[in-house]
Parts: sequence; structure tokens; C-alpha cells
Amino acid sequence: MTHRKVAELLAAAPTSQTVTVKGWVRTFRSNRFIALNDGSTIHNVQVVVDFEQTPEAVLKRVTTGACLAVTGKLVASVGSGQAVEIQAESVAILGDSDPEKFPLQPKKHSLEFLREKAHLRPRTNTFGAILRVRHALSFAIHQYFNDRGFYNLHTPIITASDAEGAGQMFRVTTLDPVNPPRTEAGAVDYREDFFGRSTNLTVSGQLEGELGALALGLIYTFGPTFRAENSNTPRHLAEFWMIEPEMAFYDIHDNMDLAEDFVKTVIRYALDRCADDLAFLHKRLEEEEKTKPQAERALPLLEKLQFVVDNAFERLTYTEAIDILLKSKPHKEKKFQFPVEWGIDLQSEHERYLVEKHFKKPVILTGYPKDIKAFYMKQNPDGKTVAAMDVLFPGIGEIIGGSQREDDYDKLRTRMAEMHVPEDGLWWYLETRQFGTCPHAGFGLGFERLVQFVTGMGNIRDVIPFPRTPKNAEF
RNA sequence: UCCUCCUUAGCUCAGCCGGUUAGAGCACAUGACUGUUAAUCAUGGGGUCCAAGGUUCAAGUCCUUGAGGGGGAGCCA
Repeated sequence: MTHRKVAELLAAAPTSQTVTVKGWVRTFRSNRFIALNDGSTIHNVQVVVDFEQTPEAVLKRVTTGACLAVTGKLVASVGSGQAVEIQAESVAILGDSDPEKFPLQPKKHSLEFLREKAHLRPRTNTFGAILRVRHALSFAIHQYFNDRGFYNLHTPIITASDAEGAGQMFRVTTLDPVNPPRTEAGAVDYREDFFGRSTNLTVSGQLEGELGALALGLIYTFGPTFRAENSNTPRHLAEFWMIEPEMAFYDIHDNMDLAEDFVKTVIRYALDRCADDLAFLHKRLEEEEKTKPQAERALPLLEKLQFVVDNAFERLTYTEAIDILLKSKPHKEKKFQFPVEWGIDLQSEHERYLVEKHFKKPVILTGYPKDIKAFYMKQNPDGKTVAAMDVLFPGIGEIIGGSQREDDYDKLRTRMAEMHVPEDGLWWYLETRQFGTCPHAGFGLGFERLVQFVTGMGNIRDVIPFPRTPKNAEF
């Protein structure tokens, strides 16, 4: 490679060395100043062209969105907006961009408009920043687990198991949808299907993750997950990425310790490595907040992230949380839409009250009633609750859900029967409780929710390159 | 899926109680200017007013239905 990255050039000393840079035009001012960006940083490098020495035919083709290769001297900038700039000696057009048709203008676009231009929106400052932060968080996650002796386990994406009941599933089939083979009773005959049975896209790698933990000790998965729910919210996707660590010999407290340290560590990594991008997102958000009344304004992004990194998460039991809610002002004044009593599944408004009003910091709730939680969670001695934990964050609600797993074979089978979970599809899961079972725990974290929190983006569709939501799979 | 708001130029929006040729800023084109920072100034082109149906002498404006989008809720990560 003979050309240099913009990020590299902006950090270099301007000693009039000749450099080549390649990138896309953001703006072209005064027929003289090109702001060029190559994605290596949020900042552009300024290319100064001598319009008397440069062929007019070339200058005409320097339009917003065009791709250029520029060679010139890296010098100290005369202007005040930047430290260095390139005095162009040659400008080559690698790719034209018809300015009448290129949809991105050098101005602020709405996020809704950019969602319709998902193929081009990475070329904007905002999405460039988001995608770089997304990468940094992804890398930090792998590094976190690798540093602590976890193995990355690749759990299947196509699965026959649907027992967890984590949501509606997408069917995977090679059968002819118009004329599928039928059984004698008239049902679709999945014995004729590719796998010889009915299969779906995974909703969670957890059950397979447990198999890994009971052999390798510490594992984590980081892969795509699919939910065919008709959810239309700024916090849900049909295709999203989930991180699911699973740890042998961990109890629920070890699990909480890990979850808290994990989230703080990856956020700290982003603060360190993505300072420029986060500063941009911080400023962007601040301007947006200015349009809101004072009372509704949230903590500025960088302060919010620093606060999470610096402070211990509040830990309390579900029962204690219900007590707080029962004594709360909105409950007494009947402001909650959903009534509060022991045994309910906490609603968004309840979680938000605890996190944003009462504690004003991330909260970890444990000891949920067994009837509102999954079959595989470890039953507590009280007979009423399970060793579940949810980490609740301001703004986005539940970011992590986890539990210590039920490791007692008989208790697990009894619970499955009570909750009408069929055993036949899960014989392999049950065998782990027959052959060398042990206490173990784990949690799941929605990657996009983490990216949402760190970037401050309000809509989850803006933190993944190509969002999959109901009625939307254009790109 | 439910509640609610929205859909007018390439983008962001205004358009009053239904009334005669539907506007602005930005973008784009042409020209001027040339150390700019979303450059500036002048001029210009650009409209299936989301779709279908209805009410009316007259509909961008009112009504019905549908589509798409935002926000809230449910489900959840």
C-alpha cells in the first residue's frame, strides 16, 4: 500500500513530505478546499488544490461523495480549522458522484431519512462514529473474555430446539412453500426437509453454551440471534447480536460480579479508544437535548458513561424492589399504569422509576419469582424465587439478563413438567445434569443495546449497519 | 399487535376558517469571488401535496379505508 490513512496524516508532523491519500469528498469549498474522509477517523483531511494549475475538467468532478486519490505535500495549515493540510500536486478521480443524484448533502439529515439510505449512511459523520464505536466494543468484548481465560464457543445458528420459549422463531426450510410434502394426516412432513426435521434460527445460544461450560469451564458466545416477534420499538430488532458467557462453578453472586466488571471494562475501553467519535456523538446529542425542556434533559453522554464506569451498581432483590415501588410516590398517587404487587413482572415504568428516579444509577435485581422466569433457573431455598438477575440501565432498561442455572436433575425435570416444557427435544441438556453436574451460571447481553448506551443513540436501528425489523429487509 | 402523531420540491419544513398562479431555507445548475471550515453573493430550474374512494360550486386543507414512518405500550435482549 502506498497511500496513507487520514488518521495517520492528521497525527503526523508537517515536514512537506509527499504523501498519497485516498478517500471520499465530504465538501468542496471555494473551488479550492476539499474535505476528504477515508473512514479511519471522524476527522477529514483538508486538501488544498491550486485551481489555476488543476484542469477544470478534474475540478468539475470533485463533488460531494466522489472518490479521490490525492498526492501532495503534507504541510502546516495556513487556515485555523486544522493543524495540517495537503497541498495537492495531483488529483485523480477514482469514482464520480453525480451531485444531482447523490442523496447525502453537506448538511444535517434526519436519522429516519438516513435509514432509507442504509447503503450510504456509513459515509456520514454520525454513522461513521457509531460503526467505529461498535467495532471497538466488539473487539473489547473478545479481549475481555480472552484475557480472563474464557473460550469463544460457536453455538449453532440453525437449531431444532425451541424449548427455551424466548420468542417466536424464524423457520428454516428447503421445502417447497407452495406444495410441501404432506403426512397422511395432512400436516407438512418435515421428515422430508433438509435436516429431516423442523428447524429454526436460534433465539439464544445459552443451552448449548452450558454444554461448553461443563467441559471448558469458562466460555462465551458472541453471535447473531433471531426473534420473529412483531416488535415495533426503538429497542428491538429481529436480527441482533448477543453475548452469552457461561461459567462453571459460578454462583449468582459471581455472576453479578462478572457482569458488572464486564460492562464497565468494555465501556472504559470505548472511552479510551474512541475519544474523538464519542466526543462527536456527545456534542451531537447535546445539541439535540437543547431542543428539550430543561427537566427532560438527560445527563450528557460522556458524563453518563464516566458515571457508570466509576460507580458501583445498586444490587437488591426483587422483593426489596417491590417494597420500594409500593412506598413510592407514583404508586401512592396511582400514577403507575400497571399495579404493583409481589409476583408481577416489572413493567418498563417500574424499572425506569428504580433506575432513573430512585437510585439514579444502574441496578442489578435478583431473586425473581420463579413463575415469571425461565425453567432452567436455579430455585432458591424459599421455594418461591429463583437465582435470576437483571441488570437495568438508564434509558434502555434491561441490558443484561442472567441466572445461576438449576443443576439438580430432579428439580430441573420437575420444573420443566410444571411449565410444560417437553423433555424430548432437550434430552441432551438434561444429560448434563446426570453426568457430572455442577453449579454454574451465565448471562446474556444484547450487543446493540450496549452500543445504544455507549453511543447515546435513541433508536436501535441506528446502531447496526443493516437493521432487520418487521417489514424491513431492503438492504 | 394496541394507542397516538406524522406523510407537501432532492432534504428539513410552512401553508390560517376549504377559495383563484402551493412557499421558504438548504441542496443542485449558471455566474461572480478566492485561505475556506455547513464559505459568501446574484440568478435559475425543480411539485403524482403518500394512495384509493367520498363530501363540496370548489379539497394540499374535511371524511373513510389502506400503505409507510415517528413516539409510547406489550413481548424481550
